[in-house]
Amino acid sequence: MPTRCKDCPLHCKPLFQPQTDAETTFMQQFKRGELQVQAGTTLLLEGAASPQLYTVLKGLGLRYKTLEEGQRQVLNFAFPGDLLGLQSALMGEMSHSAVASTDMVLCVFDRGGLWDLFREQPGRGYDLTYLAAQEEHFLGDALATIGQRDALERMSWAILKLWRRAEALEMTEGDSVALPWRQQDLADALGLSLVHTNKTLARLKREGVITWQEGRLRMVNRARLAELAMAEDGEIITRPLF
Amino acid sequence: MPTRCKDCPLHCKPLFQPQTDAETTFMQQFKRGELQVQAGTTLLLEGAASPQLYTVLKGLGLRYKTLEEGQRQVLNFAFPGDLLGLQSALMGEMSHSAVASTDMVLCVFDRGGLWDLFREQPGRGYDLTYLAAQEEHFLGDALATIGQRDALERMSWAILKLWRRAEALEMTEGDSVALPWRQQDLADALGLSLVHTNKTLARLKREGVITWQEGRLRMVNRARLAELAMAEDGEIITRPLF
DNA sequence: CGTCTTATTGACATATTTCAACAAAGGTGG
DNA sequence: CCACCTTTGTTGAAATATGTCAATAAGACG
Repeated sequence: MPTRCKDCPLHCKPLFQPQTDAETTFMQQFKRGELQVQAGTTLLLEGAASPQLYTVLKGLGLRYKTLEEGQRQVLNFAFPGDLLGLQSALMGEMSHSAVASTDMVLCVFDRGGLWDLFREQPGRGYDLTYLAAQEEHFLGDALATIGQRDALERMSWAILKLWRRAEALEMTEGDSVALPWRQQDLADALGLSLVHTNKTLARLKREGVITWQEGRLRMVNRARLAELAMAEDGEIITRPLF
Repeated sequence: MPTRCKDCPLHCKPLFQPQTDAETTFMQQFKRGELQVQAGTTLLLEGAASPQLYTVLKGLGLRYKTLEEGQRQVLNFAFPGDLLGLQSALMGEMSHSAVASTDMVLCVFDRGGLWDLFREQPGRGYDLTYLAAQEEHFLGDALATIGQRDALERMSWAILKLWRRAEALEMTEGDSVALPWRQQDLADALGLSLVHTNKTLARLKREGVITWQEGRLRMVNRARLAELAMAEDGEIITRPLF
């Protein structure tokens, strides 16, 4: 039996803004069901018109674009609470693909109901715009990092982003967190070769900043990581949960 | 005297979707006035809470982020019809800056009215989300290009994007268009050094693909450029004009 | 026991950056 | 009108970060 929106396990996480009862009720009737998928499943395909809009309920994934010559650019990593498929819902087709990196559970919404949502729940429409703008913000940061910084700085930035995200979702256990991604995923996210990614990661370990073994990232010297990442490491900015 | 929305010179351009009379009327009363600025003027500043939302009416600009060590990443180039300041309106502060590259005229909207807009004109709210999602789409493409491709391909991609944009706004004259940006702007957009940008541009000229002198870009071999850019060069995708 | 995936490491190749110098154009003040 | 300065573009040579190639190791799995 699917999770009811009022029992959603994500609301209580520090990452999300509170929701009114009216909103939760509306989301409940807007929700079509739940989708359970295995690790490795393609959730969305670039160019395809996905009929559905998803919110990640459990598990981790990633979004990527594939270029003509087979290269892959990872755009970002998908965590619980992330919305997938908004572009398709709005523009008719996806500009990127998405894949499950672990087993996942997704809330399914019908894209056809989007128009009603804007009409009947302007606050929810506003929130959708907010989420799109926040994604734009993130991609701008990523672009600046990849366009302007060297491998060690890029890697530190990405790891700090992952860590802070996991922390805001209470997925961390002490100074470590389980993450399913391979070095190849990191390499494709950072615009680096696999070999250079490995060597850069090795350097971060050697210098006592982090460790990352058997799918578990461990924060050894967070201050140093933040310094290398040149990113703020202060309060989490909350966002609406859709 | 400011341009009235129903006389807006942009509606007739092929880039934009038609607007209903009701929408135009609403935008007219939502519009606060017009801002005229000289080339070089900073329109928005990263981190600042701009009280206003702008639409470019005339002229060209660019959006950028500045990193700690003074490096600059150009996120994109602003053309007529582009919305500036949405992030600040939604999230309280800008994640990037914007500057006028030529003299510009901007329509000014009050960010405080945004909430009313979502309530009273759900279609306009939907359009705002669409625009934010489209910007996200663009940044994803840019990230993939900069992360995965070499200098010649990046440059070709950027030039084709600029050309197609100008074309959709009927700014081109035959096979050429006037563009105000310097090689340094291109370099900062593509994540390349100024020197390498210059040499890459020289190569495109030498091979008879384009010329770019005295602020005027000329398309010499568009098919070849599109091939290098590995980007679609078909129909323009229209978007709402805000 | 093979086969696959992932991680690791060294040697070498190369794209891009950095440094440095110069040229052309425009503005400004004497 | 001329000297001077700033901005922008151009070019060559040297330095370096990153990519590519190749080989090995370790674990998972049938």
